Amino acid sequence: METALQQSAATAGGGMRPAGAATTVKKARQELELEQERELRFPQAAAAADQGGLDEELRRGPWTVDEDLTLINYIADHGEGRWNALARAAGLKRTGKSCRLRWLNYLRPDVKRGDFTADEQLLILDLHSRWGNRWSKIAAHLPGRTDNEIKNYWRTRVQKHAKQLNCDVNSKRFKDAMRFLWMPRLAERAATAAHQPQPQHVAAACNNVLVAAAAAANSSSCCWSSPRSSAVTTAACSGSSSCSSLTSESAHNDDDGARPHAAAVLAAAAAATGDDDYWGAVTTTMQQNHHQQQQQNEQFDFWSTASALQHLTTAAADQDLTGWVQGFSDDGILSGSSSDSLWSLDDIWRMQ
DNA sequence: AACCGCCGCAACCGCCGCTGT
DNA sequence: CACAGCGGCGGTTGCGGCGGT
Repeated sequence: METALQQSAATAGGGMRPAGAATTVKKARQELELEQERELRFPQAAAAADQGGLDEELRRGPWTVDEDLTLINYIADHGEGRWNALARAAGLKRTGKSCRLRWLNYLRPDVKRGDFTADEQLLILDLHSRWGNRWSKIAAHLPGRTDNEIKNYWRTRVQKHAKQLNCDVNSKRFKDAMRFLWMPRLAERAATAAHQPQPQHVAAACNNVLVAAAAAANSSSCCWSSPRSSAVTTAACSGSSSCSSLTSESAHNDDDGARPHAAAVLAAAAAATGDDDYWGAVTTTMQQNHHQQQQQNEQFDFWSTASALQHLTTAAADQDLTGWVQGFSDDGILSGSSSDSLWSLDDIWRMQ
């Protein structure tokens, strides 16, 4: 096994080798230590794993370090693709699918591990509200994150919150809860965490969150519609760069016709350009608006607006949530003081 | 310390669409 | 055009770790 590592390390220096292979070798070396520890602790399991090489049966279940190294070395030398052929050529007793999955979700050098940041969570929530369970599409906008990881995040964290609120994750009520409470708070959390200029895609997502929250608050279909919602929208539109590009056409589309509909502009942009180009459209819109803002010598402070809107949306939402959360036990909601806990004690008291 | 239940994650499964023959 | 093989995607499952009792 060490031979494989040495070979891998030796070839890392030159030749046609995918970028980041050296990092992968380092990771594999760390895993080797873990594997050796496992072998000491579970000698029978290790022996069973070795048995896999004796027959021609396809192996299943957890990957061993040997298999990982084999796959890493092979891909380092020959590149990805043709997974079934790759599995055979590399001598792996695995299906091509299994190899592909192992590489993409775990062994790939640029795979980012660890908790999702507030930025990433915000992006996931926003993109999921737009695309649904299109995990791979969502993952494409989170560098280093895999569709599997995002899917797991959604199924564990997000659905857990839905369960806490005693509603279905696909219900309008929970979606509104995300828009009004969770996402603005994530935006605020991201702002305080970073406190610096955000990457464009994150800024676009945050902006979108706030505009959508305002639009939802202003919509008659929103289950939390409230007298304060117009104030929310006003706040969003006065602060949001997207709103400055509102067209008369989108205004006509509004039910009340009194105020341009920010979300409609984004939706129109998405519809006009095709869904895949949504972010391009949003980015372009933001760039244009930023330019306009500069011309007007008005420096738009997105993050302070985010914070201000968060208070407004929370207040608007809280007003109409009376009764909804009644019956929640403190155990269910408040036990988790983890970073991803949704509802504060304050929320509960105000909502009662 | 032992047991139990829950949670998170890695891996598998089945389906679907694409491509080559 | 039909078929087979393959890759990609979303849903599901099983296992290990961890916290509570």
